[in-house]
Amino acid sequence: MTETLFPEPESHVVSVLLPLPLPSPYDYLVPEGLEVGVGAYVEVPLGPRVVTGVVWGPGVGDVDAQKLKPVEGLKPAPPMPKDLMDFVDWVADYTYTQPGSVLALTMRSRAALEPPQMTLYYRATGEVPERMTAARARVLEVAADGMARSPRMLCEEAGVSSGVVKGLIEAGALQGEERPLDAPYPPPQMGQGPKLSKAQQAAADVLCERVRDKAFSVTLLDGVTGSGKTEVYLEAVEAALQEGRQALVLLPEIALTLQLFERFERRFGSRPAVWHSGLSQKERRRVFAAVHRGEARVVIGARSALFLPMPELGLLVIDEEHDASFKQEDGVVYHARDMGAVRGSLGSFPVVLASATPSLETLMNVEAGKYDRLVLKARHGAARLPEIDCVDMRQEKLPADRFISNRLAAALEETLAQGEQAMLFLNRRGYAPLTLCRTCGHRMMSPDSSSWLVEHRFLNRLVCHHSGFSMEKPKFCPNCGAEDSLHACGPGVERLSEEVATLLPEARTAIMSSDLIHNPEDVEALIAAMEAGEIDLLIGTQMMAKGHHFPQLTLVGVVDADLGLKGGDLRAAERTYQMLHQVAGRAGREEKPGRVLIQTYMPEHDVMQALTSGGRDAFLSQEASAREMLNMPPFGRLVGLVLSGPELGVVEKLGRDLVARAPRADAVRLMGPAPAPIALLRGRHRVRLLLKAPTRFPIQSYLHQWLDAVKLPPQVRLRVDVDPYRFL
DNA sequence: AGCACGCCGACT
DNA sequence: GTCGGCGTGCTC
Repeated sequence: MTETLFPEPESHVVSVLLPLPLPSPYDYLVPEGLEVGVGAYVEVPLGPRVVTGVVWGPGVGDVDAQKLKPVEGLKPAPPMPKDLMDFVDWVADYTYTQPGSVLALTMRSRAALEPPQMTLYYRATGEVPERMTAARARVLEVAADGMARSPRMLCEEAGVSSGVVKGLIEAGALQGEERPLDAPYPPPQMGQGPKLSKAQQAAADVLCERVRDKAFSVTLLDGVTGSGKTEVYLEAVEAALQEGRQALVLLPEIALTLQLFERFERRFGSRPAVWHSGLSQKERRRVFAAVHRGEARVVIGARSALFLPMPELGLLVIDEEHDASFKQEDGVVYHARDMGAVRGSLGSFPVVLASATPSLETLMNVEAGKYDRLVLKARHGAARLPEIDCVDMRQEKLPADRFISNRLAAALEETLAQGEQAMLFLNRRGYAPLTLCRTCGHRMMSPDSSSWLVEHRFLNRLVCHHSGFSMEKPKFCPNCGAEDSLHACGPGVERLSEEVATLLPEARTAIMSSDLIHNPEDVEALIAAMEAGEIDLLIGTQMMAKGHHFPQLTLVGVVDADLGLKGGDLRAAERTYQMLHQVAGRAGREEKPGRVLIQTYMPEHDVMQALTSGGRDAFLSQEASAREMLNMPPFGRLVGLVLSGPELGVVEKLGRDLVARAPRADAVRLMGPAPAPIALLRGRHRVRLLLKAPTRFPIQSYLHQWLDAVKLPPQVRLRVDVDPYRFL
């Protein structure tokens, strides 16, 4: 044939991106007869194994044609959506990561690319088996309703062993039919949303309009806690569904609770597809495949859901957009809120950011006219915002082992006496953050990280919160040998619970913190106990701050409001405000008014002032001008670089070498090398560099120029964090 | 990311 | 003398 006489090389070679940290896609030959379009999931040989990748485009031809191996097969799955491919490239470029590593984020279930697994379900054929027994009769009785059941269901419902069912199948009394193993996602039901307030309706109307426009936009839904933001964005979700498109709702991991799923179920008649890192392989396959095939129309997920292949995505909602947990800190370092906006832009659909305490970044984008803003001012129904007051701890002069002021104690007593519930917030797990020898002053430190060991009395151990190291609390000081001299300093939630037991011996208390609550069921049990009034006082960490709605809760006590302000982090004040505001919002969610007492040694601090006077916008504009003066984000850009390795000297030298070879650019300032705030982590010494550049500076090409040729010695790693959020 | 290849300690 | 430790380097 003429084709073999005049081959067109490009048409026979494709470039395939593999979900591995390789520097670029690889070229492969396409065997005759195989149809592989851009986006196709294909199996290709790589060294001694076979890997599934995605056809990224025509062959690049940058490698010897002799070296090319043929594509081995095409996966029976829909192609990767084009906008997701563009997104992978964009994220890889922006975050200075190999595209393959980003691709891996979109391929979190291998099995989902296979045809759906089938299983046999059985119905009664009506045929009566020759040999009839009591057990067989029971099975046929169960099957008499004509519904198809799995063998296991038949066994369980009839109360017989599997042998009985097997016998009936062989006897022809039960007929099998193939069904997909994974339960389907039923189509959502429409029109069951609650009646919205006028303000909610107005906001919802705008969002629905944007959804119908099918164009990119970012809208901030700025509403106080309890103003019903969720109902507003669910209207937009419904609009997307009505337009035949899919919707994705991102939440901080911790906010993915049964409460939300039930709310969703009430409204749409079925559970949404849920995506987060803790799913089992089976759950992952089910969600991934259903989403990819367009069966699941709505996904609620944590940040990693942003990379799901949703072929008809028409709306992205990011709830609690200010939340720091949208920033992925290891592996591919990205911010799901910022990348979410990009995904919307590449896919031409609206993005909704919801928060009661929007981030400065987002508010600046509103001010610049890049984002729109919809405001919900009032709490829904009868609920009013709680009254917030500071307790000046300088005046209280508490003894060293007491952490609850007299004023807060009195308020707790009063609240409980009225049959209402209270909450004590302290963002510190365990019993005490520091263990100190009273004889020699020795501090119990982690052996592999530069951090204190935190005492956990329930575990009876000293624990490093950074590396997970733990040890029994020693009887003798490891430094001076003094007996029973180790003393717990400072409070954790466990210690607070002890103090409450002496202050309010009658109170029924519970602790909510991530080391005592491991799964959604535990959270559920705790919430149920709160709702049933079996708990008077809930003591907890920030895990407690999110989303939960307790009608009888009228008092919130913040034990140490200053905790997050130490350490000079760029966003310390902003984050503390956001967190305390959120905790405060737990109080007085229904008719009964709520109040909040904030214990602080700096009641005059901007954060405390903003909380007590409700002056959020004034506080944020102060924050903004402070950052503007320093050219800090969002008025400038940062890139954090952390070098780590087992030997301090090597890492330090490398830090200096990196600075020395940094390309010169007037606009760029390079700071460091300096020890990272956690200078030793899991046995690795860490040195930090910080790059500061103007907003419009092409930081990615600078990074390529600087770092592409850098060859790191063995054991040393370099982590590049474009737009860092925490400085650890 | 795997997986092989490669160069140094305790075993049949 | 081999089995195997994981350091290093490659995969179109």
